[in-house]
Amino acid sequence: MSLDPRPRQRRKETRPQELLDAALELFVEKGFAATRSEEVARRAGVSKGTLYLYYPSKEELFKAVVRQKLSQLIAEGQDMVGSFGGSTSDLLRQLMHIWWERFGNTPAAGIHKVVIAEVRNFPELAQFYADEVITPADRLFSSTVERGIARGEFRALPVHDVATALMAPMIFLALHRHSFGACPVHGVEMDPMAVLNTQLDLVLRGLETRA
Amino acid sequence: MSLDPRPRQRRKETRPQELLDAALELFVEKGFAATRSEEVARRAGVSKGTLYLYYPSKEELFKAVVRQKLSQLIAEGQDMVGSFGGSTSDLLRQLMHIWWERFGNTPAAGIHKVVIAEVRNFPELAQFYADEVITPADRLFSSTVERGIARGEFRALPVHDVATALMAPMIFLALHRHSFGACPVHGVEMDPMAVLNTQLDLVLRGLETRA
Amino acid sequence: MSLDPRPRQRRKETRPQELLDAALELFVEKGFAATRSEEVARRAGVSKGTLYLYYPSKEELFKAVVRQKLSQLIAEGQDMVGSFGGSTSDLLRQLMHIWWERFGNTPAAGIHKVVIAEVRNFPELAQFYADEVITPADRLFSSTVERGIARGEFRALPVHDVATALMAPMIFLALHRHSFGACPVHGVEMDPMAVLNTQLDLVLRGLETRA
Amino acid sequence: MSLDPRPRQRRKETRPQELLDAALELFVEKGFAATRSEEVARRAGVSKGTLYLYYPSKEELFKAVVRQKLSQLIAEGQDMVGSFGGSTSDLLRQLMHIWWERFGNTPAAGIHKVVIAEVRNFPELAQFYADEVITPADRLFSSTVERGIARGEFRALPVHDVATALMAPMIFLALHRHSFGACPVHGVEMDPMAVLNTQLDLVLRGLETRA
DNA sequence: CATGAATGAGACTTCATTCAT
DNA sequence: TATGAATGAAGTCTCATTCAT
Repeated sequence: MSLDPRPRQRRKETRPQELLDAALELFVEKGFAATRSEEVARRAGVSKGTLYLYYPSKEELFKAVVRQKLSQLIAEGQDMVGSFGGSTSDLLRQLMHIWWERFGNTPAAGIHKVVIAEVRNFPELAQFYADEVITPADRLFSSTVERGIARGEFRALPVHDVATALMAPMIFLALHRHSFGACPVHGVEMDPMAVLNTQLDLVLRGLETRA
Repeated sequence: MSLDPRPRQRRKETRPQELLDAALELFVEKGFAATRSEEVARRAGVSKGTLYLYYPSKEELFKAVVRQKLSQLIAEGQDMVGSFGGSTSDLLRQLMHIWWERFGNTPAAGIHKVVIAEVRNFPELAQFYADEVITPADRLFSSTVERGIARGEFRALPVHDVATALMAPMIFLALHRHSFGACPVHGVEMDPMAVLNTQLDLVLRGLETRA
Repeated sequence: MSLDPRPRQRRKETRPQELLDAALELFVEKGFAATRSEEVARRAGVSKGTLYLYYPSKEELFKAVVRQKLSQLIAEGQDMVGSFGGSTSDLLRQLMHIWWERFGNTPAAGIHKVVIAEVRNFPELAQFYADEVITPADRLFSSTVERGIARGEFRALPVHDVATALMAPMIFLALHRHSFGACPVHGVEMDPMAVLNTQLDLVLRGLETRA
Repeated sequence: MSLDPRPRQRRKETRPQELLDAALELFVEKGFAATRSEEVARRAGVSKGTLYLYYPSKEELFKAVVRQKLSQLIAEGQDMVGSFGGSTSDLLRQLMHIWWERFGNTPAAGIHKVVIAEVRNFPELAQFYADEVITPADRLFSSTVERGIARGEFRALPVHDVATALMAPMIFLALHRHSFGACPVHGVEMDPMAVLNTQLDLVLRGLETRA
């Protein structure tokens, strides 16, 4: 009965990556609930059943995407902070550029949009994402601010609040990029790097201990 | 047999308001797609059919919520800016407090979360929301920054980027409040007013023309 | 878009009965797992969605069938035993005839087949059916045997074992009727009433205290 | 690299047996439709593909199980009846004990449960099982009853009905063992041998020609 | 002979919307 | 106006069977 014309390809090695890539794209595009597992499969070039061979549920697929696309990235950032030699202002500037290049400007950032929108409907994902992404990211920026204070470069302000204020615009821009930025809408254009530079200049001026 | 103490006549007039309130709550809680029209109706104390008597589709209901809950608010902010007498730093501080009290800290802010998450699935809502909310909000902050520059209080920086940098943390916090803030998740607590004050202090220090 | 030609019938009162009847037929015919909820609906003349309006899941539908078709029947049998005036041998004969007419020879008996076959796959149904049907049926026959012994009509044998021996052929025949009896198979015909009469004669002869 | 101590050659010959054993267990446990072919394979220690190498479909696998586990058994019973020397009452008692030990109390009896439950969904199996199991089993008991009548030990009752009445409780108990008996359910315990002895005593008393 | 990756029909259940009353 | 019964498209996940290796 099966007239399937194309040869079934057997590629256990590369399948997970292809599925993860397709899933990322679609989750970002449609959101978690609105992404149909069949479409993930089709976009990865396999059948519905194959997807479930690798990931037992849509929720697990999502977690796998988070792990591969986000967790890793943050760990790398943390490494950079540990080994950086220059001033903390420069470190923050560099952190921000890298962040934008490797995260804000890639599909990965769209995941955050999805999580923000749908955690309340999928409580299990909430703690997972908090542990896997939010807490580590927080630590990354907090430890950087602490470094600045410890080295006498920054004023002694509440570390966590400053860290949040630093991250906020980056996340805001990433969200924007994956919502309105992806729609053909007039009047909402913005230049992310310009905004980020402007805001970092402002904040650094505010942070630095005056001569 | 009718034990309902509320006179029937009075009800009719308040129906739309009750429906809008219920819809706002639920859209914020669940998102647009995940909100079931039946639950909106039930929470407003009417039947499913009645909801459709007032709003011909879920999408129209959503637009009505936006119009009533957001557009108005921004207009009021614009009025305040026009009539404010003090320094622009004080104006921004006041703007921020009011914004948090009347928007960031109310369900209304949750709507933004919903829009960010689902615009791409409901393209018609994109332009509507951009025109109705984003552009006016932008104008509100841009004009305030311009005022500061015009009065010599602020340095002459790119107005629009500064405005975005000012709004970003507020929006970030509002989104957070309606996503992780509403989940029983550990490790992601933050004090919005402290963050906002910290960030505004930093930015104002960076904005002000040095003596 | 809906071209539905037939007028939607609104019959909240009679729907549950129609659904229960259709469900009984199909469960008996196909078994629990193999019965598709859509077919239950179709056979009751409604759409798939309507079924779920009345019963929230296939499992609940099944329980409702059991309650309506079995539990009631056993209760009526119990009443009869309580008010019967004649000899216990006659009571058993009557019980058996009624049982066959009102249960063994009706679709209701097929339910037992289904339960026997599928309890192990649906553990929740096991206790439900044990409490709702098996235990009461046991009580019905045990109390009758006890009556015979108490009145000196029967020898003092282990009550519960005798009760089981009495029920066994009835149940066996009912199962047979709904499995092979419903298939066009040669060589397995049997006349239930003849078997039951033969077996009851044998057992009563064995039970009775010899003159 | 191969740590498998079993020589490969030996395996090949025992494969079918291992598959049949695994299939029996699972069919009894889950039923025919609910048994997944992959699990049969896994329990037999081979891959899914290998199963299909030996049996072209689940249905053929099932038939093979019936042939090996049931047909043989009945043939042996028939032999015993032919060569038995004592009274027919003793023969029946012995038959019953052997039946319970070698069939009722083994997984094989569970097959009958499966067939009863699912014949209607797999019509081809109906005639197969009738020819292979039901008719021979019937003959086994009928011929025994005939022997008793021919030797003047039993009253001249309808042979086939008596045979059915004799088998019924055994089958009933076997079914029970593999359904409720396998579930952790309260209130449905019974002692099979006690029931069988009780019923056989009753029936033999009824069968025997009074002195 | 043996493997296990791949397929896709099919099952249960949800929910926006309609419409008879 | 108001109700809520009814519809049916759509979505997640399962599993018998096939086939490239």
